[in-house]
Amino acid sequence: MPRPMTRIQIRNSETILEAALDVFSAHGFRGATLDQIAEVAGLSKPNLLYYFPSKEAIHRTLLTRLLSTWLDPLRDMDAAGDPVAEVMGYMRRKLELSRDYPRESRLFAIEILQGAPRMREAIEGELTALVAEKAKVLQHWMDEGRIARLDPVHLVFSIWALTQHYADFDVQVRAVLGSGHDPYAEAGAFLETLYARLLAP
Amino acid sequence: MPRPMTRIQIRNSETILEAALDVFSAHGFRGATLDQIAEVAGLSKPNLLYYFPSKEAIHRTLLTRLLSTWLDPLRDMDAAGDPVAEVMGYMRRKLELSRDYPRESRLFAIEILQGAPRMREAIEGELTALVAEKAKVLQHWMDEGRIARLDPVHLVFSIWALTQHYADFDVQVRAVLGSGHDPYAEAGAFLETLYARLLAP
DNA sequence: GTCTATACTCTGATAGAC
DNA sequence: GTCTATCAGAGTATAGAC
Repeated sequence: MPRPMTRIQIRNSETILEAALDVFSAHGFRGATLDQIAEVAGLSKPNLLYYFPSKEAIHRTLLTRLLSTWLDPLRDMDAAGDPVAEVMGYMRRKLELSRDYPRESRLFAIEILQGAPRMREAIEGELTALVAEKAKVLQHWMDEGRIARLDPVHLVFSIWALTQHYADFDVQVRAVLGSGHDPYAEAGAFLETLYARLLAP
Repeated sequence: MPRPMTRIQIRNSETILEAALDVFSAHGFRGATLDQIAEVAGLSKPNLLYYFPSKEAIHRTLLTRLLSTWLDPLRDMDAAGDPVAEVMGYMRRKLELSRDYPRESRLFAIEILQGAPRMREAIEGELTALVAEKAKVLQHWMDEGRIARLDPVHLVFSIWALTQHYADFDVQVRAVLGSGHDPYAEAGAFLETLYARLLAP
């Protein structure tokens, strides 16, 4: 990654990252080509490599930015808040992320599916630590009898799985639902019911 | 796909498909190379192309085989059986598929994630039709008051999401759980509880 | 800073000997 | 049926003009 100084440099870097997100999330790292990214960005291929030293550097920059956005809603789950409302709120924010940032969700999914070759440290470090911290909070709520007793880590997994499914498997979801449906609205209602029943002490 | 005749032809075709499953599920279609597949299969690259006309043909053969295996458990959900037991049984068999065939799960996931370029017809035809059929069965059970009233299609989505997560995001699941865990055993217990609470009328 | 032209590597597929 | 050798095309990255 370069050190963007001027306005133009910042703007071009952002344009490249935006285009790269489009292409990487649709075709994976190997499936994406610099030609495609350059075309979407409206820049020449060598110009891309003026702003970033390599294809890999562009990809790595996207993943790094992504992770913090991805973990923010979990970070916001407040030990001092109402337990059911906090878990519900987390689920809701995570579903909104899937709805509003489906490309980011798919980029992340492809990376993990392929064994996280460019994210292992972040997964094993930052993400694992945050889940461990929040699992303690959940366990505490369960011990107080304020939410149902469940495996707290798998409870977090369930929220990830159920919300990300709508972004990652979007093609399948829309095919099965047919036209005239709003997948995310329906998912929201379904998941509210699911977690209301699951979490009740 | 060729028409295997002799024993050797059949055996070699199977060896190639087995190796291809390994490589495609780990790196995606574009990320996989014939060199890698040939090495895993213990055959030469031209020999691969003697048995299959192209890289794409190998991939397509894998996807075609996969889909029917993948849909079998849902097909087995019996309208005449006990509703809760049938849904639970479907969830359980789907989780077993994730545990026993994680490579197939990832192959399928990568394909859908990238917009199902080689599976669209199957998704829009066979899969959509089967879900529609089974959604009617679920709706009927709900109308009879034998399971809780929920959106039947999203109920199916939830089973897919929650079970496939353990195969597709295996790296992340194991990193977060740490060593000394059996992800599928824990998932089984968690999902039994989840669906018991969710389905109770 | 941005472009044209190009070097170099990888990869899918084919030719042809055995 | 299987191998060695090789072609043709795509793709990342660089050189060098402007």
